[in-house]
Amino acid sequence: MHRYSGQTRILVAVDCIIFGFDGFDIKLLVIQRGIKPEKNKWSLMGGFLQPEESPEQAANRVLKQLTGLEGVYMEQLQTFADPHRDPVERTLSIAYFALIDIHQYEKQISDEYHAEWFLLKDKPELIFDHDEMVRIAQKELRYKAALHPLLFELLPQKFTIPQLQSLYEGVYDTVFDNRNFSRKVLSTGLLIKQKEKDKMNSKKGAFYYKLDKKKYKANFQAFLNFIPNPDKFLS
Amino acid sequence: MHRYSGQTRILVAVDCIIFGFDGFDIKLLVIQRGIKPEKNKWSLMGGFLQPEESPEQAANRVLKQLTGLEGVYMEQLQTFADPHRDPVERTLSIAYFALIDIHQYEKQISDEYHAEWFLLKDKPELIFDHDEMVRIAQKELRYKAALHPLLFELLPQKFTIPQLQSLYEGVYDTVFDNRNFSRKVLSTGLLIKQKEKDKMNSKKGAFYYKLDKKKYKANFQAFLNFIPNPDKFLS
DNA sequence: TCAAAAGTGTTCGGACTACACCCATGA
DNA sequence: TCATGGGTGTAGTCCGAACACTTTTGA
Repeated sequence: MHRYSGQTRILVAVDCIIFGFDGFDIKLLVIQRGIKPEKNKWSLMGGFLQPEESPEQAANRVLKQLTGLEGVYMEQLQTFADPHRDPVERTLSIAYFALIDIHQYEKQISDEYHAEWFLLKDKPELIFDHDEMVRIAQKELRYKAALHPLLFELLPQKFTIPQLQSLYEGVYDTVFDNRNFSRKVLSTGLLIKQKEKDKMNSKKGAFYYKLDKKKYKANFQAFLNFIPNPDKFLS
Repeated sequence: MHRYSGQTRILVAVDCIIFGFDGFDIKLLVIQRGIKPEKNKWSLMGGFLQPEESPEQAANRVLKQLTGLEGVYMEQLQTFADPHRDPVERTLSIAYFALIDIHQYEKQISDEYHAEWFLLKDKPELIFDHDEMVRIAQKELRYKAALHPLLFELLPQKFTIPQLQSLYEGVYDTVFDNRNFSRKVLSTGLLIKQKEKDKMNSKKGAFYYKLDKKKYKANFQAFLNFIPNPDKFLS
């Protein structure tokens, strides 16, 4: 086999920043690390890149191991490759961030990894540079969700507009005017109104909506404006 | 030395997508590859990641080797890691894109790498997945420049508003209304008017401007709106 | 004097914000 | 009947797009 000579090869991993939404707050899924070093400390779910595997495949494999879910929204965030980020041996990590409907996950409990959801704001300290990964992922989430209809990935099939608003308010840690919010969302034409109402959260009840998948895909790249004054939240 | 056992290590490279602007068109700097395979074919400038080097350092080293320039705008684009992207041996590439003032470069001619600027629209075919890298970098450039005052990195210290407009028109391959464009740019407050005019390109002459570096840094993350109807160009 | 590019003024329409107000319903 | 959250209506403001028009100057 031909090889490039005289060069150092490096261990490569993927790590997943997994966000979920429980109807009230944004949460992060982390595990208790099973291997040394830092055994039993909190960590992102990850794994080593295998010889015949693309990093996307690796990230999906890792996500499926932990949650049982496939076909989840996921994108490459950034590669972290500081020479000393892992004390055992130089390891490069390609970080991915994933958005999942937390209720889907709950059906698939696998306790093998001692996984736990934490409120994003009081997550434990993570090993290595995983805290930085989460920080950058959160920033990217805010950035992208301000422009693209990304956050629907975190909701169940049927959801109400007040739920959607809570989600946005969680991501941006603020409150929006509910009257303007619902109009703005509906004006995108991405939502299909259902006949039933959710009566859990109010007496009047709020109509359920479903996402119009076709329009969603077609318009995903379009610039929307879900949040007022994006400058305020993204700088 | 401790190591993670039973895992494969992979060769890691960085590749730089280097954009420049000559006053009329957007250009890409590529080299004629000096090593096998694909010797003498066109390629992005790149290099292997060294043992004690971060990928940012590697990208800056590679850029300096080729252009002699330091302190250039550069950001991590994406990591390409398909198992078969390099036929010799599995090689992961962390791609960076850089924006340089092409006239700065011309002062620093180093012919060691057989480098050449090509118009972006008629660049030669590149080796491996470098064409895809360029395509993604171009998309990212369009995306980011629509929101942030990025393209100033491509201009010399003193420039005119019509020059700036040509640059934007090159990036988006379109034409803008010059009257609205200049007002929009000036309204950002990022430009400082100079006393001299550029008389090369018109009889009346256009005033030179300099970038207000402080405001530029402070406002970089702010959402601006340099181009009308961004939807049209970014989907 | 005329052509050509730079730049200013003006108008129009649409989008966004703020907020008054109405609706539906369980307790 | 009243408190609570869901949702519609509307007025004011701002901003971007379009485009008529003025300015400057070399040929």
